[in-house]
Amino acid sequence: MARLPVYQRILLELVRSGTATVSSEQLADMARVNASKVRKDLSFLGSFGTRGSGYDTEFLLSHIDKELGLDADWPVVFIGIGNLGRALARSQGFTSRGFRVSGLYDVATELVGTTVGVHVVRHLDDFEADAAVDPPAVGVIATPAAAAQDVADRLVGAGVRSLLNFAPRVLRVPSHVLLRQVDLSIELQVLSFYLSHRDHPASASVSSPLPHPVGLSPVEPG
Amino acid sequence: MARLPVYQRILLELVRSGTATVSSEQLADMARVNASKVRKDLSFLGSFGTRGSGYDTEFLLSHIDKELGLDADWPVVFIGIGNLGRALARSQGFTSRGFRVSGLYDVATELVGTTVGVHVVRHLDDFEADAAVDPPAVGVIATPAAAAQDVADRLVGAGVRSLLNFAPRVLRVPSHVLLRQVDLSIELQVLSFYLSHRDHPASASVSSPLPHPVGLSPVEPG
DNA sequence: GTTTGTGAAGTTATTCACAGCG
DNA sequence: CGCTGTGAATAACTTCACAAAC
Repeated sequence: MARLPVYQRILLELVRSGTATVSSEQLADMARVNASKVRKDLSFLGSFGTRGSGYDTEFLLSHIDKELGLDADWPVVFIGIGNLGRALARSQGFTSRGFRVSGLYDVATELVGTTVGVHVVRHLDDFEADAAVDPPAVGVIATPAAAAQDVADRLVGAGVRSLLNFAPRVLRVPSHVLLRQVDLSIELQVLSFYLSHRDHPASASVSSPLPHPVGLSPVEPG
Repeated sequence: MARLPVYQRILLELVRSGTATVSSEQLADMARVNASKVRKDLSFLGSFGTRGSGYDTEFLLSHIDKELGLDADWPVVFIGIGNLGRALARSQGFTSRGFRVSGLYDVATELVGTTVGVHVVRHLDDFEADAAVDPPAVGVIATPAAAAQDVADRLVGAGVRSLLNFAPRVLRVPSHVLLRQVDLSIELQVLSFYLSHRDHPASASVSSPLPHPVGLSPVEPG
């Protein structure tokens, strides 16, 4: 269920702001979807609502967290501590709720030894030894494209079974390894599609009612 | 059509590697989808394939580019030149194929005047004057969450009609403004979902065949 | 009265399967 | 022959609408 993370974020904000209950309609507004959809989605997890008053935010959040596996504690290593890697490793979304930074690695000698948040950047050559002591579950690759496949091979070799690849290159991994390729510029291309069908000189007369391109609605992380 | 950017990326790589034609099955493999889906998707754009041999990569790419609006030249401003903003502004995906960096802005005096790629970071206070000269079409917000709404208001006030928000806060904008909220940690949560249904101690016996979580398959930008 | 949970209806997307073109 | 393009069949998803629960 691809909308679960969205509900999770919204509920997290509601819990933090002290809201005790929320109706499907309120949740739907915040997630920018239909209220029935929210109810169908949530009924998939079980009957957690109270008719007449809505859902208990804290109770519902804990169940979504469990469903998403955010009640676990997966060690995550970050490879490639450039601008993007640093941004990811420091972001609350990547360092809380189910995940724990277990190591930051790079090959640039001027980066090795520096600190990012509370963590010290180590040389990639130390990775295998570190992994033997504290085996990482997830590897986040934010290296240049040319290095990504080698890094992926080393991660897989060290037993990492899940990869998140931000480098703009398609990776080959064994079938038992979970891989998600992430391309930040896809968002811009989607925007471009709507832009061109709305503002483009060549299509100024397009009258088809395009749906409003509303993406995920993240809420404030801690 | 949400898969168009994926095909675009794959075709871009194929064209660069000198591949002249590609069959729907090859494309499907690379995009990790079904071959009929590729054909249906592409037939939506018109009849660009040649029966018996496949699609001309260059010809097809140019048509997808046109459909996505990547043949236009939208000026993009980046607000918030921290780690993420810098990573985005430097990435090929954000600075080519339909987009042009028209300005980088921040409020940190130690950042103002520094260069990112070929561009100089300017103070946010200069934005309105700059925008009057070269009106930006798209604004990319990569500020801290607390600043995001103010920045969005200023961008909209200056006539920007499309926003891409990477700050973890839901923005309110007038209905004529296109807004996409992007949350980088959603990818990790999706991974977490699969992780927990595969590796989690509590569900080690789950036998339902989860689909392999393969995301977008970006290819090397120039 | 309010709001959930859910069958039924409606809609959209995916896959099949094959005629028709190169 | 190989491969596209596409109607028909299938499946997935979304919305409606309302009975049951609080």
